[in-house]
Amino acid sequence: MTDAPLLLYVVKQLELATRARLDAVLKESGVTALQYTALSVLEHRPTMSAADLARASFVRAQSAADLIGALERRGLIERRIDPDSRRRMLISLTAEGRAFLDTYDPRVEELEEQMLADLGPEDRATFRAFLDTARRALS
Amino acid sequence: MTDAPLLLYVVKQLELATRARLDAVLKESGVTALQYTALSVLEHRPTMSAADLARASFVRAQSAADLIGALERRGLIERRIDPDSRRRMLISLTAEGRAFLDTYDPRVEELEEQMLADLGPEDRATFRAFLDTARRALS
DNA sequence: CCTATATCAGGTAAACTGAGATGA
DNA sequence: CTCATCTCAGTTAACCTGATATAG
Repeated sequence: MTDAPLLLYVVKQLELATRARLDAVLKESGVTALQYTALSVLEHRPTMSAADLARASFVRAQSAADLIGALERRGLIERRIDPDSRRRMLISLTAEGRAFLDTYDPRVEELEEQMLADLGPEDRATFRAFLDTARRALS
Repeated sequence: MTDAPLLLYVVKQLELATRARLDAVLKESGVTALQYTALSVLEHRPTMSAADLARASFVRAQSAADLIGALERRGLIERRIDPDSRRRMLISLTAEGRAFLDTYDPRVEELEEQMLADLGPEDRATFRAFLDTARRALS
């Protein structure tokens, strides 16, 4: 009854809080928090397939396809056939997609800063290491 | 390009990983990961209203009502009018709801243990403190 | 009168399952 | 032949907005 809640649950709470804030930042753009995170992934890993994105996000390929379709219709990403394997479609940011990130990345970084306001540089690095360790342990 | 990803994003990744695992554990029961977390909240805070749950979860009252309705139809929770305020409906676990948690809590704790396998007791406490600090900073 | 709570109606994003086509 | 990838179709859970009734 008075036990501390499972860390599983605390993680979920923090994710809910960040998503609510991210939705507020992105609301005017019409891009959802999930779509934005997908764009961010592409910013760091410029060429990946829908299947790669699905694996990175722990969802089915079909779910990832929904997301990619929405971003493609919006003109933020484009797909082309992988020259090395004609069954794969490589996803990349369009100029419009990069411009979108140029606009919103600073606002999202402000949100990140707010989340971490009470933690110093060393704590932040430790926090990141814990999150990575936990994620790897579940893979 | 080679920057470390935002912690916002790493948190989301960890939450996605835990949800995928939790869904797998709960699949046979027909209860979703989100519904399970709501039951867990009730285990620790036995009397709360739909509005309380919505606030704790950073969602609108209507979204919380969807969740509560599903759990009520399943017979895992019940609602009664708050004797102190006739407009509030207090939610509580039924005997069936408690039995459900008795069955699944150990399996979920196994999952928690797997997630934290590489962290010692001190690290776990620090991890929890970081998560709480970040969550509070966003409130 | 104002606010908080609950509820109803309707809409969307985002996951799921299942089935099928195709290239490596 | 098998496996990975992509695609199509349909379903569900879980959010959202907006409007309404009512109790404190």
